[in-house]
Amino acid sequence: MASEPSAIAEQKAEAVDAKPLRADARRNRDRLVEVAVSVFAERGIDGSLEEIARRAGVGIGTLYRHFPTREHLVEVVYRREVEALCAAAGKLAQKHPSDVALEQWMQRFVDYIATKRGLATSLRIVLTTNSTLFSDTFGRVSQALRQLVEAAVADGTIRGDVDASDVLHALGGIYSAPDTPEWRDRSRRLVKLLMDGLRFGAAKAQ
Amino acid sequence: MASEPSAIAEQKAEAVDAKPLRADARRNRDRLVEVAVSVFAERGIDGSLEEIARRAGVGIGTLYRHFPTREHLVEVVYRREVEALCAAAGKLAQKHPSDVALEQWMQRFVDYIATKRGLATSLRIVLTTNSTLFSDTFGRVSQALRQLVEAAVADGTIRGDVDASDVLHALGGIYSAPDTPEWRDRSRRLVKLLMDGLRFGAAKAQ
DNA sequence: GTAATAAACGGAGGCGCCTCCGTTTTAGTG
DNA sequence: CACTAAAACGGAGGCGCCTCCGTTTATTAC
Repeated sequence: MASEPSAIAEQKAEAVDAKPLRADARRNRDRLVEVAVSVFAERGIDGSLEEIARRAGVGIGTLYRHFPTREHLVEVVYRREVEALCAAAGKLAQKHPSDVALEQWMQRFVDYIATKRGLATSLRIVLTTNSTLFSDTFGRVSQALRQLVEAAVADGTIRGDVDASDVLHALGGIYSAPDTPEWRDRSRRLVKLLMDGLRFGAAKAQ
Repeated sequence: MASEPSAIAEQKAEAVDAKPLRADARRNRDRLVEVAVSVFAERGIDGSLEEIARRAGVGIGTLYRHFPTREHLVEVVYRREVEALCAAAGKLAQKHPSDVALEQWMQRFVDYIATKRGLATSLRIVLTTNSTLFSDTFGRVSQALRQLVEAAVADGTIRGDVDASDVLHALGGIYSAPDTPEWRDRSRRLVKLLMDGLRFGAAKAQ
């Protein structure tokens, strides 16, 4: 246990129930996910898998060995993004006053949803087919939000008569709103408006 | 009304808002739909469009001209089947006592749903994307059922304290039940059970 | 180091999707 | 009929999907 090489620390989230990959396999797999993130971002969820393999510098066979179906790959990419979004909550909380952290996180939430619009149809299929994925996501996002809301309530920067689910409910409108050109601006304004409401209550109480 | 060639009677439902097709075009289109019914039945909703064109004896280009996307073709086939299902209600009502007609129609409904199982995922996409299709279908099926139920209630072969939506609700379980091997038998028994319940009430009242 | 073996690689090949456009057929018109 | 314009046809071609299997590479044992 003494002199373990530091690489070990990096991947532990995935270490569940899977035997360790050979070095080249792990490298390629990571590479593929990395590239898939960009390709899906650029071309949408229907982006070509062959392009992903090409850009990652591996054969198409390798891609398919790691991710037997498109959905597998999509799921991994998706989970990764949700992960990043949730991890951002902790970091924002450290660097900013709690109300600002909440606001910035919600703005980031908007950005995140933005990348998902348009893909909605295909993504919905994946989410309906794989309901574990859906509930996992929902749970993680809720938890990140709860953390921020509770901190802000605790130190009085936002009003105390709301909880995380109220805020999540309010954000629901962002997700379900139609996909117009103004969507993004409208959503950013909605977040500000929501924050004003949350802060107002706090000011009043003080 | 006198000496019309009988072919005329067949296609009128589609005559809305579309200019008449050239003879060859109409022939090919009909052919394609015909073949698509079998191919979708045999291979599922993901059956090859090229096979459909091939079997219909037309080029793939012709198929795409008539049905720009797979969904278009699926929709036409689907509507046609719903149509047939609903039309069966009238015919059964003429040939059988009203309670028997109802029962037989419900069994046919089971058969119909059976062909849709497994395709569920792809079909659900089409139905979600095209909500008009969904509500049209729902409306037509409900109406067919209502016709049968009301007739049976009217002549006392089933109890009078239920209406079509109660029965439809009961049939809902058939649609949403998981896709096990026993599904079909279970569903047929469910229909019988339901009919017993409906008849029992009538007997009691008499 | 070398050998052996299991793991991983990668791309050819077969199939389906869909578009594009040169060729054929139909429906009018004189 | 003959002619013409519009409509319809059809399939080649380019691309993506996915599988299969001969080749390469990492790891383990000596």
